[in-house]
Amino acid sequence: MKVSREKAAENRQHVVETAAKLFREKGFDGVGVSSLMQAAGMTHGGFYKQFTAKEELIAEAMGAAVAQSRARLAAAAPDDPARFAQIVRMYLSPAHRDAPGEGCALAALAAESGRHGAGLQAAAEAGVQDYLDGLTAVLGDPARAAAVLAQMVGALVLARAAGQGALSDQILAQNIAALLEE
Amino acid sequence: MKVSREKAAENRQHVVETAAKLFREKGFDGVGVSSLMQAAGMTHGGFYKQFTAKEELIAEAMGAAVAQSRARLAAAAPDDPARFAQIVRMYLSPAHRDAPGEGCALAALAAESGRHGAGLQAAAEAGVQDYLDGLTAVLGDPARAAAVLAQMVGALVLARAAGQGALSDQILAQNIAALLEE
DNA sequence: ATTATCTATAGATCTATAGATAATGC
DNA sequence: ATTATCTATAGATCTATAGATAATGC
Repeated sequence: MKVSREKAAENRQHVVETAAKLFREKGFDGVGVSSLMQAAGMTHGGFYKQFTAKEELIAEAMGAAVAQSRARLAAAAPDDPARFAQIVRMYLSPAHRDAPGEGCALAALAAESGRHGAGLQAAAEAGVQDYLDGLTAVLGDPARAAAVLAQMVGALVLARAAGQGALSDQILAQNIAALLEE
Repeated sequence: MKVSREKAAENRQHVVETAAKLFREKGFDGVGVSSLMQAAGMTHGGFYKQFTAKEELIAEAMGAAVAQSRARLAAAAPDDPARFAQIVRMYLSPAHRDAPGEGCALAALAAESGRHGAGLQAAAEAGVQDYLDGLTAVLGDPARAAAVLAQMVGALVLARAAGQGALSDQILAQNIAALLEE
């Protein structure tokens, strides 16, 4: 049942990416090691050969979720002169609201990041800084980036909390309008 | 060991308020029925005479946390002509960031509200509407209230995710400035 | 007689470990 | 020989229930 060193590293990465998705959907405490490994196609005993503890995976999965969701935003409309508007419309779309597993790691997990170990806290802080750097590159103003990121993350969190009906749609639309009229 | 009907209702309310605090600090999945009842000064067996299941408490505690944190904001500087500025400074203060158990229910719990039952979902949606109504009364403009609430909640979530150091303080300060300069 | 609370426990689930298995890599 | 994975299980914790206890409220 042993696999090559290369395949083992691949398997480990697959566990991290599976966790990055499931944690965003169900929270860090909502996914057990056993069901996670089953979702990744392995038995849960093997987990502890790859990670010292669940906390280690939590920190790594947070980093992977940030990297993946930031890369998706960074790939949006790279040469469009109205790039910022495209980013805002994508971020505050009903599609993003309804697919947290593939979406922004900050909106899904930032509120939980103070409730676990130092590794997660560090990954979350680095993730916030990464998002701020990315937005500053688009907007040219770090202070404006901090305000815009806060509004985008907050609007998505509120829209998810408001369900998927009229109130939720309205929160998305009002925030898109406010962000683009300035 | 029995108590009066009145005292029993008081005990039940005390459990809800203890939960409203602990859930904001540790998340819905971070507090067990046993440790919760111990924190409330009772044994965990008694819980199921007061609630049909943990899910029922979760929904009620979310409602209580919203009511409490909204009331605290509503009591701020009621007759001050610069009332909005006072609210923003209080909401985005390091003190609020560092005391989630007594703070805004949306910043602490909204991101988790889609991960539990229909009762929590309904309480979260009502909580968002309550906050929007309260801010609309201050600002006079519902669309502006939606944008301002999103920015306030997002800034607090990001500041908590960024730890309690310079980056976190900067996020708070930059968002206060952006909210008050408009 | 009713019922709020407590003690004790059932049954499920969670994190983590021990030891067996079998293929890789020197 | 090393090691990636699997099977099996230990020990802790979690939600929920059953039955006993004792004070309330008719």
